Amino acid sequence: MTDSLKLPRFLLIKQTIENHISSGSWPVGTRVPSENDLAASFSVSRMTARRALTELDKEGLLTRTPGLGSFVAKPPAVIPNVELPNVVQDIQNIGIYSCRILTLETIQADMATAKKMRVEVDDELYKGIFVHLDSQNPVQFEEIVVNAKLAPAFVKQNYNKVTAENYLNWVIAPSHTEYRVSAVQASAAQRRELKLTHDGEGICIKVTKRHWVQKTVLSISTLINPAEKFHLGQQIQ
Amino acid sequence: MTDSLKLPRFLLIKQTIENHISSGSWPVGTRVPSENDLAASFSVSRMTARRALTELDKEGLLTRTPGLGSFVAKPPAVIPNVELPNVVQDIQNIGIYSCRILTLETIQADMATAKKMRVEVDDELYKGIFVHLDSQNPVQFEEIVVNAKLAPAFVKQNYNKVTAENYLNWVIAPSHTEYRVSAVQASAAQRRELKLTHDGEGICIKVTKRHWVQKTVLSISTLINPAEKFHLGQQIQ
DNA sequence: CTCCCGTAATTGTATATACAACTATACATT
DNA sequence: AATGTATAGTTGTATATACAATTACGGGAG
Repeated sequence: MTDSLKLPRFLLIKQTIENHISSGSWPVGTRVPSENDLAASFSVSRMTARRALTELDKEGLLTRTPGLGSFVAKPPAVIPNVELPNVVQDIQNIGIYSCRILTLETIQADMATAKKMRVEVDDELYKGIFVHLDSQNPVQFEEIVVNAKLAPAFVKQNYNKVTAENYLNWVIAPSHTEYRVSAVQASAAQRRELKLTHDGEGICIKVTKRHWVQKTVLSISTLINPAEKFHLGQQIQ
Repeated sequence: MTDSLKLPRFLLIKQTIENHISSGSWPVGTRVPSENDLAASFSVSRMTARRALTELDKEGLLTRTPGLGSFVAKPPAVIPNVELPNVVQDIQNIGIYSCRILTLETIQADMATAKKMRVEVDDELYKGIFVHLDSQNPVQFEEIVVNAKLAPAFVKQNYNKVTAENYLNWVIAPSHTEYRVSAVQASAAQRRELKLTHDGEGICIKVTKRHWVQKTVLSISTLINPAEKFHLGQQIQ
């Protein structure tokens, strides 16, 4: 016997339709049987057939319009997007992580920073500068500015095992994050800290993130990654 | 009067719950009223209250377990991913696009290329090198290698308005694409073509894509973008 | 021929009901 | 004290029904 005895009927209907679509026998634009048709052919009530169709609609496989019927939907265009790697987490998984704290202090917002952080000038902020190392080799330079009101305990935290950014994600989950990825030449200080001594080295990928909590800015962090050791997406070989 | 007369009741219930969640008055883990509770307090049938809860469940705002109840769900970890901009399309939308063809020829696969393209050595490939311009200003350097068997008409195409990549997307929709984003120093030829004459210029973001059609490689394209004009994600200001 | 209207078909909203499956708790038995 | 049982509450599945809103189509009036 099949497992049809335990399989809910609306799921059986869904799978039947999904199979017709994925096999190509119902190409895009095909009209699928109406709720009443399905109810009759599967010997279920209209509400059960309806559930199969509405769920397939919400999943994007069908488009339903009153008076017309249900139709196989055009699959969405593939949006090429790339995941941002979490360098520190990668090290903690497969390497030996440590962290050098260059700066961890309270500052007052200057005009440019106040604007980006959406606070008033002279408002209290925390500033941290870190170098993340894998087996004593520096791999990432991090600079972070935090809204002091939202994370009062920020400067008292121990950052040997937890990143500043991860600490904030734990304490205050950001509701939204903006990203910007660009390429820059490392500054003198960054070159020194990242040990980019050779000529020709120094090209870095800069990742800037602004974390929001509702309508206020929690933090802005800037990550500087030497291009030799850092990339987005898979290796192509 | 409000618009409550036209607003479906299940939507009213949904919005009420959403407001409790987004305002913070029902934090993560809070148990929300049961189907019967909602049915009673909103004077609707259980099925209507149920619809509100099940939809919020599928949208990820609630977690429902039989016998226990419905609870405010933990918001999903934000997956930091960035869209790859389509430079040519952006120019065509808001600028004046043109294209210089540096190379457009048939070649035979050498060992390294054959490996990446998943073809045999000496198999026929097409190679194209383009410079994309906005108002005569070069903004992107493109190099593409195409499997000749899959796109025999590739070299005969006119690439003044359509990118090589877009042409391939039209003729043969790739089923899967791999990406890699890194930062490099432009080569001498690239500096010349992109008019990166000043000292200090020359840092570029390199985007490599490999398009697959089922189990065969359709093309590998490499885009070189001057960092000054190119970034991923939004501007943060 | 054109416009208007009725009708059938389809999806959307809503109710009332029934039973199944699962969970935690309280209570009774051993 | 540990175990088993009954029960109430919750979500999951399913049915039968009613009416509303939208669409296409056909037929009749002008």
